[in-house]
Amino acid sequence: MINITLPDGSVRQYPEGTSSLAIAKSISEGLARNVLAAKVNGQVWDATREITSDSTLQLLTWNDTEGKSTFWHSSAHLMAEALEALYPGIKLAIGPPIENGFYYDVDFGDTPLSDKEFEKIEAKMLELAKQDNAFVRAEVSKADALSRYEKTNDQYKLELINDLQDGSITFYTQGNFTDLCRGPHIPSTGPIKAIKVLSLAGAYWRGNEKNKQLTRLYGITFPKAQELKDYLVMLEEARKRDHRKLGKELELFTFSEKVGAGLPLWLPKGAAMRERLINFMKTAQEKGGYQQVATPHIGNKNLYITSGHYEKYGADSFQPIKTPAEGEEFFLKPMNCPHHCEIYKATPKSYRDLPVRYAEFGTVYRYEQSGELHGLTRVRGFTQDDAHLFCTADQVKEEFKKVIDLVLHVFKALGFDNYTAQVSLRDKVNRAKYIGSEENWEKAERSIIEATEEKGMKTVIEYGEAAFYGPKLDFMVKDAIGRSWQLGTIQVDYNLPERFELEYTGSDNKKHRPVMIHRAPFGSLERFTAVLIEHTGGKFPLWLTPEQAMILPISEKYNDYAKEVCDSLKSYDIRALVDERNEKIGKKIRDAEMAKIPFMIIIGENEQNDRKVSVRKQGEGDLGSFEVKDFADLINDEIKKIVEVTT
RNA sequence: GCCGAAGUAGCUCAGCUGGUAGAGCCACUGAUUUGUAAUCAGUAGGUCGGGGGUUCGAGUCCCUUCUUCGGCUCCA
Repeated sequence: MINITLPDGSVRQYPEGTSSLAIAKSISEGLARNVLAAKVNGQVWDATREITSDSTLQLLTWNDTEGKSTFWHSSAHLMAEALEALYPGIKLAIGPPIENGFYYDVDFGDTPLSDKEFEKIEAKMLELAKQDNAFVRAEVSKADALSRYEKTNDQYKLELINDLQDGSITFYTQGNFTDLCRGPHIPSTGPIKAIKVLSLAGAYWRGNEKNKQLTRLYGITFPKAQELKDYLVMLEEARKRDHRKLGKELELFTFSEKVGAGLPLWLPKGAAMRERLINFMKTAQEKGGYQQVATPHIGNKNLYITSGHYEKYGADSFQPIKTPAEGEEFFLKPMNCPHHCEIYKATPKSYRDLPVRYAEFGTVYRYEQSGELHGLTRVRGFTQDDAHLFCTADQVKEEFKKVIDLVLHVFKALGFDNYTAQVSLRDKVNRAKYIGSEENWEKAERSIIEATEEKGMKTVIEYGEAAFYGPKLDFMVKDAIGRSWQLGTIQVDYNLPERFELEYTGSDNKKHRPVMIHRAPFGSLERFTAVLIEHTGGKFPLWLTPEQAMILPISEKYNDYAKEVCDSLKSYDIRALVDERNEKIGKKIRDAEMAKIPFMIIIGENEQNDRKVSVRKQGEGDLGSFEVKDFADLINDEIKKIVEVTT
């Protein structure tokens, strides 16, 4: 008998060789039906694999991330089976699960696959899934594995096997299809009930552009048809929210071929919003003890030689500008930190001055490969809400807590309420590549973890994800339709203080090196705006949105009163416009609704006579009649609510 | 940067096998003076991304270049 410890701590006894699936069955039939895989002693296994010694066991279902990825991995095999059946002679490469679904890289030889054939593939997959074939694991010797694929001349599989160690090679078979695979897989194909082949793309074998380009076929599957439907609705919703589309429709920003790729142009409405974001952040930073600084857009090459960036990125940056007479070289600044280090050095610092916090909305330029540019999220010129904190090692924790507060302040004001902290620490084993003393790293890593704990944040720790110059904290934010975005980085840096020989005088009257912390709650105004557009679908928070109210006169007869109302609203700090066009009220409402303006004010004979306004809320409808002042209060109270909650 | 696809009016798009561009929306003008998601009529707007070539003739075929999109790789 073996002892099986379940997640709740209870221990059950089973005969040696019992499978996780059998254990699930002994708990409940319903559970067994839903089991996709099992975590045995921390490792994800086939639910059908026999357990031969005392173990901890966690049964994985569709609700577990690992359950999902096992399901999708098995779906990739199902797709490969369908593809082999439909297109004999194709060569399979690899087919892993991804965040949403899975893909398989396939060499289709000389006959390219067209997306018109997706339906055929889906139908075949569905047909094979219904056979409910079991996934059967088999351990195979290296020689046998090679000979199997030599027969069919499967160059990709052969290459994979050659890199594997004998004794660790496994195959999985379902129905008539066998694939080289580490596993694990779900018990059988039956639970794969809803299937969608999503897209087609080229991808190099092993990601190397010198290798042959394969066809990468993306797909997604679900245990229930409704879940696939919901997912497709979400994709459609994502398309509607695409910030490139909305940015154009709402006249927030644009790009110009003449100005250059990846160089965003902010249109008046977008620029006004950007300005509001800046002022919001400046106000918060002022309260947080930051000092505003300002630095030029270029820096001498020597600055970047000192910082080390020249060596690392010089060749892949915009190339330097030269002075005509002296031949001095200047780089467009790709980051603000070196400039800020020089500001720190401009005046002597004592421990009494620390922490010092320099903030700047610094516009930086980075050469991105042409293929990397994407809307406002990946550009060549952007403005960071940057700041650098210089403090003692003992102050790191307190500073992190303050920055966390600032970031959460931003999230609340902009309606991001689903987030987690991701702490990136050193690799547990290989520590040679990190700069800075063991003692400082230890202290900083502990400080970050404690800071997130004390702020009560949901935290994920990633080992080996730290930069060579320090640990960091990122915020992972879920938007309104469930997609994750990384926002707001806080990064400790031991490298630049060293390179710039930054110092402060301690209470011992000796020189010490400060710790530097980089932080940008928005990241960049460009990227943040993009995320905000996709999160809100263009319906921005009231305090931020370009126009808060559109005044709609029923006919031109009431334009004068409408303008009077508009002026009156302006005196209450409300952003309003009058739609003076000679159009019917239905048309004006429709246009204002589509422009996502939060409030519409209808002005006709009744309103003019009563000196009132009729208010309609975007997406909701008529709110009834208001005094102008009451309407202004309605808006300003809602804005104040946000401000009060967050300060 | 690499692979693939696309680029036609401010926007969304049509234009078959080569015979010198078309719709809707937007804008403008006029009529209408309107009560909670599209009033009617008219007008304007394009060297078909740029450059080169083939041809009697190119939006359409070829070459080249730029930009965008989907991926790959990359992201201080």
